[in-house]
Amino acid sequence: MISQATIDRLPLYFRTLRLVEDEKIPIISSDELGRRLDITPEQIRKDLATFGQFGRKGIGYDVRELKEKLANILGLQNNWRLAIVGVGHLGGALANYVNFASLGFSVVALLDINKNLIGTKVNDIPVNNVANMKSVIRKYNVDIGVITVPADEAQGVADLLVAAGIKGIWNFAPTKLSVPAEIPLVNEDLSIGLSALSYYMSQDLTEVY
Amino acid sequence: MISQATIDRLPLYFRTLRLVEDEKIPIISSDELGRRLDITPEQIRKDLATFGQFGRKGIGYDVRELKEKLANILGLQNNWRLAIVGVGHLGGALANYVNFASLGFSVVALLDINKNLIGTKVNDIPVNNVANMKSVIRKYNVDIGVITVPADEAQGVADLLVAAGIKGIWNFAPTKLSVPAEIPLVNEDLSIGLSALSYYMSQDLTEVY
DNA sequence: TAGATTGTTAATCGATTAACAATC
DNA sequence: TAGATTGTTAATCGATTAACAATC
Repeated sequence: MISQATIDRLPLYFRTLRLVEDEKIPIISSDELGRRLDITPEQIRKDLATFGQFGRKGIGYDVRELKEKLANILGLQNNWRLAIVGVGHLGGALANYVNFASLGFSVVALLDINKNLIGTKVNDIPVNNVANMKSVIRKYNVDIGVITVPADEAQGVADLLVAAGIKGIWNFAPTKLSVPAEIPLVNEDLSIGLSALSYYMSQDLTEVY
Repeated sequence: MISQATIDRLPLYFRTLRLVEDEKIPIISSDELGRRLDITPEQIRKDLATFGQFGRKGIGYDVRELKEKLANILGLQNNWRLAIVGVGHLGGALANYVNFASLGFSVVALLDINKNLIGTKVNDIPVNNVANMKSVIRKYNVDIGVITVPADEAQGVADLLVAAGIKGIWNFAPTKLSVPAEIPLVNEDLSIGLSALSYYMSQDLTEVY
């Protein structure tokens, strides 16, 4: 079983390798990679060793090769297709988010319950009726459902997505979702980070007292 | 030293207690709280014990009281004031995000380098020139700087925020920022979660082969 | 060869889980 | 009293760090 912490560091390695490749640097050591990311070289070697032997002793890692290996481990070559459910401010922002495309994700469909939005387009992507979930997911070949509806509607949307045969769920609603164990679910709860920041800021003040 | 994992669970407890309070339930056990959040009751009791004795043996926790205690531990009573730097799709979405207000955060200023945006308003919040960072931070009494600019501009913005006397940084740019150790920094890297989801989805497929 | 660097094993550290006395 | 539930100590588990042989 590979730890969540390790999985979460792989995208950081991947991103940095891309930048290093742009700099025309062909080989990188765990030391240099660690320096760029504030991660210890031992940690990096350990993480990578989980998936195989990608480096050469005494030399380092081939930048392009390691980058490709990581893309494959992360499944980025799948070119996953996303549908965003809930075209509010956040959903709309995600529909326009360019960073996804560079990782091989594309937003192919939007869904909402608002009659005024259905039929319109956001960033050239059509807004469909949530009531047609199943046919929309099938028609656009959607792999990942992105939930950006209010918390109290999120479980209902998750149920619809699962019933429609979605392969994974990316949830931005601040609520615990119940989905079958075989459907990967990642929660993106913005209030956690902001609250944690508030905590640390308060601690600093406390030290002053 | 209190673990990051513990800090990150406190907002979940807080949020659930709010919902429970709305249900007019006066007392809750670690067991019931855990059931609602998919967290073991032992974990919850351990987390809370870090900060004091909030429950009553044989009874449970007073919902309202524990909620207030958590708000105080998290520093939510500070009513932190946010400035968003980078009024693109994500920055604009955050400027409109209602969930923050209910946690006591308010977005009081926006900053951008785009001449066409400077002087306009988003959700009634004026867009200022990044060049005037220091005076804007002072004028609006900003505590937290939110970075929603492209990755290659993020460090520059962070430097400006620090120089302007910001108390904390919430960074959405996918890059490692260097800031003084005394300035709390929380990274909100959306590509990590999405890449992790991709990884888990790929694993599931692998099992089928 | 000497220096650099990986991959891996062992040691340490920290977080979670289990157990249970205290007590309502 | 019996049952429920906390707070805390001990046990376990897992992740990180240190050390170093292998080797380029």
